[in-house]
Amino acid sequence: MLSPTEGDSNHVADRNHIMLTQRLERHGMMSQAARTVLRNIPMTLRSLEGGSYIVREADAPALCAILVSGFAYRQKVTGEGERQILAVCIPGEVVDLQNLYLDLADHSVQMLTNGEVLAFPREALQIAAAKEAAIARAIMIEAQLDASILREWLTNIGQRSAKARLAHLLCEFAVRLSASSPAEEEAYELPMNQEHLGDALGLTAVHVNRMLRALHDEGLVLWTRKSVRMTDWRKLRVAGDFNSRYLHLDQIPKP
Amino acid sequence: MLSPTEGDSNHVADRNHIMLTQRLERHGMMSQAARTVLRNIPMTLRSLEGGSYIVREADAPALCAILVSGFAYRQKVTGEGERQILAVCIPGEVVDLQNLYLDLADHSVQMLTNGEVLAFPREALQIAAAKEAAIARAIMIEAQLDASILREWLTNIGQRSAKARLAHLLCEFAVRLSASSPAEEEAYELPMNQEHLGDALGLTAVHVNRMLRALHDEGLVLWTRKSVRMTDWRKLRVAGDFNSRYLHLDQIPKP
DNA sequence: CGTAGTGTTGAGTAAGATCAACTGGTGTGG
DNA sequence: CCACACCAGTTGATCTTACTCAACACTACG
Repeated sequence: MLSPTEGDSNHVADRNHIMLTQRLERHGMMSQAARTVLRNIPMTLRSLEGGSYIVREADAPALCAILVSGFAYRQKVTGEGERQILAVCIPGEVVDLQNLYLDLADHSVQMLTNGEVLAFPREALQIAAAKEAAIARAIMIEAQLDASILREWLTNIGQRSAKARLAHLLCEFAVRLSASSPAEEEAYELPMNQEHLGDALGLTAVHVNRMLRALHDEGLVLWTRKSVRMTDWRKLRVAGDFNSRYLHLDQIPKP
Repeated sequence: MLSPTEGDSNHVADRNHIMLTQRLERHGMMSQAARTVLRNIPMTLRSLEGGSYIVREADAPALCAILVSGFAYRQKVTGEGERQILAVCIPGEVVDLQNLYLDLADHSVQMLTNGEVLAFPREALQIAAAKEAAIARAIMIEAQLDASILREWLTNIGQRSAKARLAHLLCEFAVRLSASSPAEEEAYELPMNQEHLGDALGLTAVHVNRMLRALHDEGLVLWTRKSVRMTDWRKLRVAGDFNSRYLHLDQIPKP
């Protein structure tokens, strides 16, 4: 479904491959051989609408994808029908490494907004990793960075108060977004509604609303529709007990 | 500290390497070349007391380790001093893959009981992975299985009631322990006190106690000191909304 | 036999959930 | 252009879950 725009001209195909190569080269230059291997992975650019699925829980995932534009999120649903948001993916991230070697997806990935995704066969990346150690290495680092964020989320939900959780999440997004797109650390677009925030934080949307108000009343943030402005970054960091170590920023070259 | 027992005789060293090889071969046979690479990793068997650290948060990890005997757990501490237990490691598991490529540990690993650990330089495993694709592949699968459990824990803490969380955790241990040691699915030793359980579940020890009592009163479990007996496995699974898919058991050969 | 670590229980409290009503934008069709 | 519906956000009142504090019991261990 959803207007797959084939990237079949050589020119466009190259731009696609450059995206993949650059992403994986964040953690060390690739040899020419490795680049060639990456360049031979068949890729397709797809436009997806907000809400559409990239991976479905319990499916056997056949594709991997890089998020070119727009936002996505991983999620899991309990038997009671409650949704837990596990991660929010920002443009540039490989959306699916989690399932690269697992035969059944244990969670879903869904678009948060309209956006584009660069899809390629999971098997092709597996083969590439087997052929070139530098590729395998880059994949492992990417996966470990992701797992580190997951650990922090677990700690956030398990141990911090509702207000601190929310502040922490807002800090994380600020840092991750400013690391991916140049500067403007004190304001950003966040296409999540309060329902989403609640499901990410283990809170109800109503309570998210109240905590947002509390942060606002203390002069820490301004919240307008889907954008966030941090009016006091330092206090917000304290309120959220935020320390960016878990993002391992010093291991990622600045864009 | 803590009486490092050098495994320097050839005989013992071989037994150590067999352990590593077998673990990594769970996900596909290794070539003779790969086995040789693994065999050349220098390893040391260490006895550790309960409570001693294997990795410390914010340290640069230099060693990796396989847990030979005893239990360990990963943990993270917030600025407020609250501890979140992120995972419990059972014998046979590689305890440290999470930090294999990250330069600063974002969490600690601590022994839960007395036990033995097979330690080797992190760099040696990195080099082995670079040399032999099958090793890299096995490491990635191990890491992804771990991440899958982490996702389930996040969902558990974020979305389920205290009683369900506890039941879920007890189910998980039952399955993981029975998968690692032959059978006896309805009872197992669990060397965690109620404080540990609380920190793993985002609950207080007092509340864990009450929920344990509730499960007991409903005839689902018997709890004696540090062992657990499931008196009604089916009901416990329902109470904990437990589905073992996230453990990806069909991808792991039976022991 | 005393002390320390766990587990157990009760009473009171607080954080967050639930339910329900209402607001204000943003379409969308008549 | 207005009427209507719809969705996200907002607010209040009430309820429930889980926390806090405190006392006491039971082993285990020196």
